[in-house]
Amino acid sequence: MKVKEIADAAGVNPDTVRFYTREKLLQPTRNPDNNYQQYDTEDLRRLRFARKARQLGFSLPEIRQILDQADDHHSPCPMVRDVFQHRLAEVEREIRELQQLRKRMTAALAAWQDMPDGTPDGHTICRLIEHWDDPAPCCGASEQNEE
Amino acid sequence: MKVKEIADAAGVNPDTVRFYTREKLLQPTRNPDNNYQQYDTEDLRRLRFARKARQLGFSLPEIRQILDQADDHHSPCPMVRDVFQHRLAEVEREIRELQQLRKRMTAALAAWQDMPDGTPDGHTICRLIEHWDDPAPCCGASEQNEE
DNA sequence: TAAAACCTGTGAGCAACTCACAGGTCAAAG
DNA sequence: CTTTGACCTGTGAGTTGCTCACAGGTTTTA
Repeated sequence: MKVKEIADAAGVNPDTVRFYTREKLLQPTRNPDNNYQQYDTEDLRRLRFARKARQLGFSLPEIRQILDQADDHHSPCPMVRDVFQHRLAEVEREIRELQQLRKRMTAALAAWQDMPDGTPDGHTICRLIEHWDDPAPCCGASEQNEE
Repeated sequence: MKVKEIADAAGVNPDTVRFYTREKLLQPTRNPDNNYQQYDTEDLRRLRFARKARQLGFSLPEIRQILDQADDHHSPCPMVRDVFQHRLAEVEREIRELQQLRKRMTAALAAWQDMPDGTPDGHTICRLIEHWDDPAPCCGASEQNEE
């Protein structure tokens, strides 16, 4: 298979295939006639696997690790379970953060209902934002930035 | 004020101040003696404003736009409200997506409970992932990538 | 035979910072 | 008075996972 063929077969952008190849997730051979990349069904399997794993939240380094383990005939599954647990926890953290944000946003929006649109006067820029109460980080461990 | 002073006053990294200055969100003058940046209370106000706006989900280009409007003595508030609505909708979309993802992940995790750890056999890499059911995009408008 | 569609590698762009580097400046301590 | 240490300067690179642009080579189609 050539780049576009495998890309179409997996439903991804050809540039993604090239990128994954650069990143050593795929290891095509070469057509000696024209130097084109040649992908086989194993590559297609890896590509599809990688895409599924991405949808599940695995990073490319993690995917490469899994693929390498599989190449060495070790079962990657225990590692998959492990990384997966971590990802799940992180997703849940992200959800909580976004819900916090939404809460702050809707509260701000409600507060803005009955605030007039002021013209900046040298003291304030837009009081909608300036007079908005800080989220007041209740239990964060960090000081000035999170994550 | 010098960089570190205004940074401390706003609770941000000095590099962030330098970055915002590069990005023209802040326009300090120069101390002719030593070529140091000199920030005044107006810059501090802008910096604090920018940070609050960031917490509310505004992007830097949006913030710059707001600040520019304020500089021109137009009330940026209507624009703020408008952009804000869009951001809120997007945050809610992100939350929904992440919740979907979490659902899929917990389902996958449960399904994996009683699947054996297979050693890759040339046909599968890790059936935990390969045999995981696709998210089945129900109502998406895009084809192969979202957003 | 010429245009269209594909291939090649490399480098840049996205967002919003953060960090590293190399060298200049300044305040307090010795 | 000098030395140390903390600060300042600008610029460039790194983060993540692609995506796009470019310039040139190849293959297929009309």
